[in-house]
Amino acid sequence: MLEDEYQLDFFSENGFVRKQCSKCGKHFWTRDTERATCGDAPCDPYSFIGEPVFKKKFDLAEMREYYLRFFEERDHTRLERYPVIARWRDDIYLTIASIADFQPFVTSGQVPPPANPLTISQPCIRLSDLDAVGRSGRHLTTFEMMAHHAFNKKGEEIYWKDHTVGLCDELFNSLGVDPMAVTYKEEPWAGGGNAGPCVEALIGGLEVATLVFMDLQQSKDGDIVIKGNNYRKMDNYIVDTGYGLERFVWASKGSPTIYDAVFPNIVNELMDLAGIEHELNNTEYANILSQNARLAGLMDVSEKANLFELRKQVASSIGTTVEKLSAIMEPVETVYAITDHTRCLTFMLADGVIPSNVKAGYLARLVLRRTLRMMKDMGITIPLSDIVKMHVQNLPEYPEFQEKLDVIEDILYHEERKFADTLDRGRRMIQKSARHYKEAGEKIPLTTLVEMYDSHGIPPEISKEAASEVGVDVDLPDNFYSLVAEGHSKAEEKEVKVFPYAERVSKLPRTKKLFYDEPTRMNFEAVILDIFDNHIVLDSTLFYPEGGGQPADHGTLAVEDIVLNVIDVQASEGVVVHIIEDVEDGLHVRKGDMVQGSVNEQRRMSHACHHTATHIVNDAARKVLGDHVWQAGAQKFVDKARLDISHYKRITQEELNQIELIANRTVMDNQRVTAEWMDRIEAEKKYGFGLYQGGVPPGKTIRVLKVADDIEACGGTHCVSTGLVGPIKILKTERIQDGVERIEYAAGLAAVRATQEMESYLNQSADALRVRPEHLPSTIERFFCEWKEFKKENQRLKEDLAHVHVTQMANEAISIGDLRLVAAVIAHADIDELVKIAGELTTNRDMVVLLASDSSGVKIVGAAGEDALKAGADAGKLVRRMSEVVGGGGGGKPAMARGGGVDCGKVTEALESGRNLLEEQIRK
RNA sequence: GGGCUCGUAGAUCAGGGGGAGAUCGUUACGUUCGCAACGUAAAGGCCGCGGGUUCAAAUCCCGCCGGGUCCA
Repeated sequence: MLEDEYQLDFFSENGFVRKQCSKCGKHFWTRDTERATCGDAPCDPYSFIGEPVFKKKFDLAEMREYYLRFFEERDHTRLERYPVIARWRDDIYLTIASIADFQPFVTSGQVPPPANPLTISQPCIRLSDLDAVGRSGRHLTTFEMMAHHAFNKKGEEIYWKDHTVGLCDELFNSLGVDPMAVTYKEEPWAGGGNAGPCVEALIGGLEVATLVFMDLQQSKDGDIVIKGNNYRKMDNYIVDTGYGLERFVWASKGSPTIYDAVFPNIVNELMDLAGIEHELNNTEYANILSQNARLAGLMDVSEKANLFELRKQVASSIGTTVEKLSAIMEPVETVYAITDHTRCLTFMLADGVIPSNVKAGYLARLVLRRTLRMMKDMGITIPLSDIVKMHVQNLPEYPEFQEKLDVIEDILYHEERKFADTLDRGRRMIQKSARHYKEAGEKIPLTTLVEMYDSHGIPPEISKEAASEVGVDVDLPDNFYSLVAEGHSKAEEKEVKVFPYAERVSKLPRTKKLFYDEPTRMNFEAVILDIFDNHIVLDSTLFYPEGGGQPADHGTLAVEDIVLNVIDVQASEGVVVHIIEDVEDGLHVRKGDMVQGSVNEQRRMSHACHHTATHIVNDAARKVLGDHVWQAGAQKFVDKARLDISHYKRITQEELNQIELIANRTVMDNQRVTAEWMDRIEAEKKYGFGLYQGGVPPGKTIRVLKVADDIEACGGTHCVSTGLVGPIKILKTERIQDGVERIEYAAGLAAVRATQEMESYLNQSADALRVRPEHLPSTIERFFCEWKEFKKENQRLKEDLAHVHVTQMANEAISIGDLRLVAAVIAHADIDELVKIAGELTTNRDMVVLLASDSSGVKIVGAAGEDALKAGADAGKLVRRMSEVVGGGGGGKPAMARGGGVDCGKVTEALESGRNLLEEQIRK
């Protein structure tokens, strides 16, 4: 069945034959009738290294331009690249392919493509092969996927398989590729819920392009099975191609590794800094690298066993030992990886990823810390930002990088310091632990290493290093990271909140939303379309359903004299459902009834104020803190609202004041707030992805809201002009995650109330101290200092008092056996005083002291001198007995114990029983 | 989103229901022509904040605030 998919006219008309690979058994198309293998690794090794396959050498900029122009000349529209952080999607963090730019709405057919057909060179980031980067000679974390896409619909076909393969082949020809060297390998493709036939274009053992014909979508009852999943044909079918820009450049140069082809100058500079002689002119050296890349092309080197196997093969092919080879290769591979990782960071940071401990920010930090570790290993001591600067200069095609350089440097500076702090802390922790195990004569257990990494971020290698400094050995297993992963097993699936009546509601017509056209009207008439379980659906409504961080409107629905309270409003696929407060004997309204709706105006206006204020504060924050600020969430309430923004350090009080001032100035400018329904793609083109700060709304058209300088896709209700927001008062900031700051504020009357509340705190505090509010800071400062002094003085006095008591009480001691007992009640003394007195008295070795006081309950202290202890006295037991008498408990050490109870009347009795017990104790 | 950790003197940390400690740093004195080193002593603590349990909480429980970190 699938085989037919590949029987293209293009192949038959151009002398291609279909063959089966003698090694992997897969089918491929070639002009070379002699050919036996498919051309892909591992069936064919790289042959292009040292023998470029294009007639000319290209660098990145030249190759990208050549490709895009080639397709422009063949009726494709050139598109600007999208960011590497997928702002328009909520299912992935990073852009992983050019087609990701058009998912989900264009690929699903809901939204027309920005151009058709189109061509683009899309920077992508994939971190899945992190371990292979540098080692394999071909892996990169960041690459540009050059692509041409055609979005076809039934009856509206742009082009399909023949033309796609034809264009690809023509491109190769234009570059001077030997037609006999090109193979197209059949390799069905599936991913992200879609699938389809696909051919891989291979030259010289290198896969340079993948041509996917996406025409299937996953479906339970589909009749086509691929890799165990069922698929069915889609109405729209898409040409999804991917040409690796970096691989093209590599193929054009035939250099030993892709790294030497893509960013040779940075590789060379870092090699110098690491003290490595990276002389590709040296044939012996170049041969080692080439041989390594050739053989690495045949395997997955991210696994340690495979890497060792690779070393063995390369070593034997050039006649050396694995050890000698490793000594040469490891530093070189590390420098390659540093070069790659720093380019990845350049794209991430320039496109606005803020390093953090969650989400996309975590990925940035992962790469960043990996890079810092490798730099340390290589003895590269320049700041990370210097390397990133090299990349920015190396990529003049991206002028936006240059603009962001200041912020990038600042972020990197902060991150570098943070990591240094973490490592310092970790080193101390490990060494402490190591000393502990050294004393016990044991090795540091694996669980400790796992905890160090998992809870404190200390890489095991660093733990090992720090431990060996103390002289303790550590066993580091190969599967360390999978052991860590085990500890995290089975994260609980969170339940997705689904609207319970979605099915029933989906059969109803979409509700007409009156609140957009008439944001100030609060009363309306409508017809009931459906009623179920206290849920009412109308043909039109003024009630705003919960969404976009704005809570639902409340209010009433009335049919004649029946008035129903609306306590919640939800929307499901455009249908607004009003949820009614329980009424004892049923709702008494029917389908078809005409209702009078009335929205609670105060609630709505508070929400509107806070919603508009959110846009204003967001804009002010960006103006004060920088363009990297991005909304990460927001919620509005009646009395306040909050906004979460990405920012890489804490917001200072001055910055906060500045934000508040700018926000209020925007209010006073009193500009009109406008909303416009726009075509999604058109809006993206005009305003960029900043539109999606508040979330990505579905659908072909989106509501573009302009509040002063802030432009976002927003479905909320707003004030008609900024002036109506009223005052905006920032209440507090909070750091909810590393890299995400939460700003809480109130707007309108709520802001006035919040200010009044703050004022009342001030006034109450001032009243309590009998000063004017403006004197509070100095007065409180004085009070605090005095309080500390009094506390110290109090301490001293108690000690003095204890002295006085001591001399007096020592004289009053009674003899019990060889010991002396002091048993006394000291009125008004607190427990500390008793302890001091008892402590001092027992410097007399033969003394036993039992003291009690009756200030706020009974306090008891017992103590025994050294000789008394030897004689059998145990203050702990004495105090416990005495405390039981007064209805409490107590205990402590034989030398010193405390206790107490509630029954003040029995203090003397308690002392008596203490004395009796002591007599028993020393008799033994 | 899920998990793990930590907040004690200026710094680094120990203690982990019943007398708040160590090291470094600071200050003073001694030694020295002076410095370093050394010796002696002192100052320096809302034991993050708020509740709860208890006769008793730095210590146990709950909440909050502030850090750190791993994973998706």
